[in-house]
Amino acid sequence: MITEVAGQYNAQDLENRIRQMWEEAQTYRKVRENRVGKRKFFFVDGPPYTTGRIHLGTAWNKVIKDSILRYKSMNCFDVKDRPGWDMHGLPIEVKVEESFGFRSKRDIEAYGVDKFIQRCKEFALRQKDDMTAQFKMLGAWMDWDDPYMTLKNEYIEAAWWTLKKAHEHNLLERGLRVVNWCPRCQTAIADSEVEYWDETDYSIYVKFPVEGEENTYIVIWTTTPWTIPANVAVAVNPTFQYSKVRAWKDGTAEELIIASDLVESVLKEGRYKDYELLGTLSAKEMQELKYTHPLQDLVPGQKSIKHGVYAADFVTAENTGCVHIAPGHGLEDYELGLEMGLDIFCPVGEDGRYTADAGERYIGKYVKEADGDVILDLEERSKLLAQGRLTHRYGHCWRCKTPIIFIATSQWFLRISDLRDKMLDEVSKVTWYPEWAGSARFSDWINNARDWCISRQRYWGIPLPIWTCPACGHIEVIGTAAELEERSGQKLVDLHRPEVDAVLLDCPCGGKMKRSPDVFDVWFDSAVASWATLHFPSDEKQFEEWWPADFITEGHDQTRGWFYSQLGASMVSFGRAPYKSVLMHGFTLDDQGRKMSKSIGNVVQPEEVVQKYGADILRFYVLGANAPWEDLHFSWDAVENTSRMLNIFWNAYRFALPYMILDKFDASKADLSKYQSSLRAEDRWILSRVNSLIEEVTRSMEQYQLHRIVRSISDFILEDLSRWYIQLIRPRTWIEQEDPDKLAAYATIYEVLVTLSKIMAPFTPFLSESIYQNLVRGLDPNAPQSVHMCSWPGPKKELIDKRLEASMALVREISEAASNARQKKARKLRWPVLEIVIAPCKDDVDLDNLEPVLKGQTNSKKITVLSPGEKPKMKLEMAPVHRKIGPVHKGDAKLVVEALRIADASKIKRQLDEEGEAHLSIGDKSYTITREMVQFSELPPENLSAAEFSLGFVYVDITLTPELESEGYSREIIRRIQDMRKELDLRVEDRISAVVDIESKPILDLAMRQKEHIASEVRAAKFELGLGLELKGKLVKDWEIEGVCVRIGIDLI
RNA sequence: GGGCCCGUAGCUUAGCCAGGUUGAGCGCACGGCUGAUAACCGUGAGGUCACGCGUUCAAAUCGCGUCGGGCCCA
Repeated sequence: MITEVAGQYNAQDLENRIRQMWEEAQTYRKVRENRVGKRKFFFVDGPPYTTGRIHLGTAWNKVIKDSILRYKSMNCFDVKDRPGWDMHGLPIEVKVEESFGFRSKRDIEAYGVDKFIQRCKEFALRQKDDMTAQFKMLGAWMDWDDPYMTLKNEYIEAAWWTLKKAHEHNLLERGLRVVNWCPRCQTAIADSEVEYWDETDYSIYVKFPVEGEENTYIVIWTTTPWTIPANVAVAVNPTFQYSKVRAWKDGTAEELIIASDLVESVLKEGRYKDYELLGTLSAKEMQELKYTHPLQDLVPGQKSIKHGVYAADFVTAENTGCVHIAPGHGLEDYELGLEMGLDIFCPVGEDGRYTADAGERYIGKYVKEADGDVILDLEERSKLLAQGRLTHRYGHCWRCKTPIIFIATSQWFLRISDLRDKMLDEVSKVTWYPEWAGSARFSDWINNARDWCISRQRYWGIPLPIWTCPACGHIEVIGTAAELEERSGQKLVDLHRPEVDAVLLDCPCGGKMKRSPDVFDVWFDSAVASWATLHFPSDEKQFEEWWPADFITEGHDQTRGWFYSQLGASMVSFGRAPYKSVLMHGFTLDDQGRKMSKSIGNVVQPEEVVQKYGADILRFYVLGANAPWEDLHFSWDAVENTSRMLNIFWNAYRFALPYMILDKFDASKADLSKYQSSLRAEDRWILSRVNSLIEEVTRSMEQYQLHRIVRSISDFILEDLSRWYIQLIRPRTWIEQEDPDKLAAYATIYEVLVTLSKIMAPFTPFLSESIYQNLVRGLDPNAPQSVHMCSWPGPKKELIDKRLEASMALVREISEAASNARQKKARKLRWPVLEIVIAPCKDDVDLDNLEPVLKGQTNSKKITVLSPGEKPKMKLEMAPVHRKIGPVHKGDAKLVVEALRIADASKIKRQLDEEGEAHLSIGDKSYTITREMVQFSELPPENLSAAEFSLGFVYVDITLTPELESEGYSREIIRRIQDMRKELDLRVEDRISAVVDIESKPILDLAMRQKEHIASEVRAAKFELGLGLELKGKLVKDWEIEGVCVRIGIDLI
């Protein structure tokens, strides 16, 4: 049984009901089981970090995933859809630290690492549960009962196994490197964890005294005075020329060495009054210089260092052209240092404070606060040439926002820079949506790939499974828990710190190997997701069956993140990309394109949208707002629009239900094949359109052009279904007998709605399910239990008729033009017109059996299609051209003009055409009229109103006849009675009695001709029409129709 | 400094890959429709398709450059 539905589309109620139904019937599980053994579609979920709240971007991300998975499932794929959770790492440590008011690692150690880990774990698990509920609310169907979690032993093993592989392939390396260092978190952080924003720093010019030359200095520039104590060299560009100048300031002179092109600007910075050029030095000559450190007396570590000048390509023609090199504090500095064999001097500890190597003056000072001291000390020693402030982009720890520093520390690296070419090759084999995400953006990132620092000096993470022997330096990487148990004889319940720290292994040399105390960079966790999610390495069978992933999709920030980390990890362990296709999507921004942030107060919670509008509306909105790979500018207005659109769909769905129920529409009547001979052209048209729609949606879906899908579906619903087809079939639904014409319309709209419920199922799963349950399951209890178990509908090609679609498009255009023309002459659509004339300019108008439709929609008695170029009979207008008449007829010009005004234009034209001139007689005089004295124009006659359409013009003949007027008045009366029925809240099938009193006799006579028609249209069993009638009934109203008072009384019988 | 993306009506955008009359929605004004009705439709006003140069019979679309915005990198 089909049942009637609520008046308004109430998404919340509907979604709650459907959610409950799915829950009770275990629908999700059944849908997936339904496809077991079919073609495999391995999707890997990029694990969201367990922050506790999903934001709009996360919601969008999961909606995209869910829509695609539902689509694949309908297309008979056995879908792997394990969701994931990224649960380790600094963000959670920072949150837990905050909750206890901890300020440093020392606080954590004092509290107890075991308890701290426990808190982190509890925190992550709680957040995961909260977020799961939010994802479910969006209708995201994934395996929520069995997600992969990075904190599970099994997952940790996947990371261990991968590192062991890297070690076996000789890609794991320990080394002193300059890394991004967060002094607060006291750990190395990855390039991808550095957040840049503007910061104002010192900008100083320092003079380094040249050895063996009196009062001579190399001038360098830096924004980090605190790195001066660690200076070991100066770099110059091998292609630059340098100058030695004598410069005067405050009555004294000194000799300065600066890149030639920059002398003027540097001296200006230093406020020198004057200077003279002493000579130039080539880069080669520069490299022969030695200098002494400007703070040599303060920094004892500097005593043993030889300071020289070296060539480096990275030196640019900015500032002084001489670059201060501190290999302990800069990436390029370090690399230069390595190349040139310089000391890697780093007098700064992990806490960001100077060590004893920096000397008494600086020891214990936090480097970012020591800038002032360094400047002061330089000034005291007359080594400061100038100082100022500079605003520039500076890196910060992405979690605690502390400015990062560069320090040289000992870390573990994956040597993936060696794999660069292979990675590029793999990237080109992956299918990217859009194409440039891979070929341009990602490839560019990989081209700049450096070795991956995977070690972090923290607690809450996957422990590095690297054991080293303090005695002989032997290294062993453990791949699984079982292997660890075998090697150590200890079985660990939990593989996290601190338990694992206590495990010692025997070294072949007889010593005891200890675990390297670091944990993994959290990016490494998710990097192994594609095999960890398959329970690899413990379950190799699943890996064989599923890996690599068919599809992943994430935001464009993941270019440097998960797309990359997965590729890196997969390259070291399997030598290939772990995914076959990638859809890169955008960011969610506010309606002005700004990032959503708490400080601006423009954050929109997905829950807020769901509560106001419903999950389907949020889903349909985010999918359709723009192309997936572009940033989404969230707009409440646009959500409102989406809501309105789906409400129209709801109304369209609801429209036919009462009639169908009334007519006991059942499975036997739903069979379209029975009505082949009764289908009208418009039925065949909408069936063609809906099948074309299937084609469009399928084609867009195969390219993940999600926005086009939403557009196609919306257009179909609004334009084809609601604004057109339903309008066309309304009269047929009012027929009261078992009429094949009516049943054909029912069967057609049924077919259309059921098809829509299927093709919308991936995108608006709740609404689709609800319609499907009513229309399909309501008639056939043996139909698949859920719309999501149905197969994706293939287009029925035999129903697609492009000619018919084109003709209907034309009919719509002509109807619009006709109503435009009516409006020009103020003739309402309710009033029929005699004729509509279609006059195409060039192309034939092919109405393809749609003339009745056009007649009905334009409310006209006759349709005439002219052949191209042909015009309806036009009225010729003629205007006198004064400046041509005047010179010829002089004093009589006025008379001539007047005569032309009343003359017969067509007669004049004929004379002109035939004889080249015309003659006008006024009184007894004759005047000659030449062609240039008049201007002709063709106008439609008074009774025709014209409007343009794409192929030409449409003319509406608005001549009134008594027949037309009679129909017009009757329709006016019908509409008002219908309005009153509505007011009394009557049901469609209710019968009424009606009395209509019309105060004007002529109009009454006109209406009288249609008495029977009016009575039947308004279902009046008793109907009186007259003048001076007594009005009775439950509802009596006075109306005014075309200036005439009409009083109507109706009552339910 | 480099890479990628974006720039179309007051706002949000479609069209761009595949060159051939820039199309919608919101808002505004006027009109219409009415058994889907707290809905809907039509018409109007509003576009140097960021700018410049080039390719072409033809450029919003392709190429080069400039400017502005975003993301990422250095």
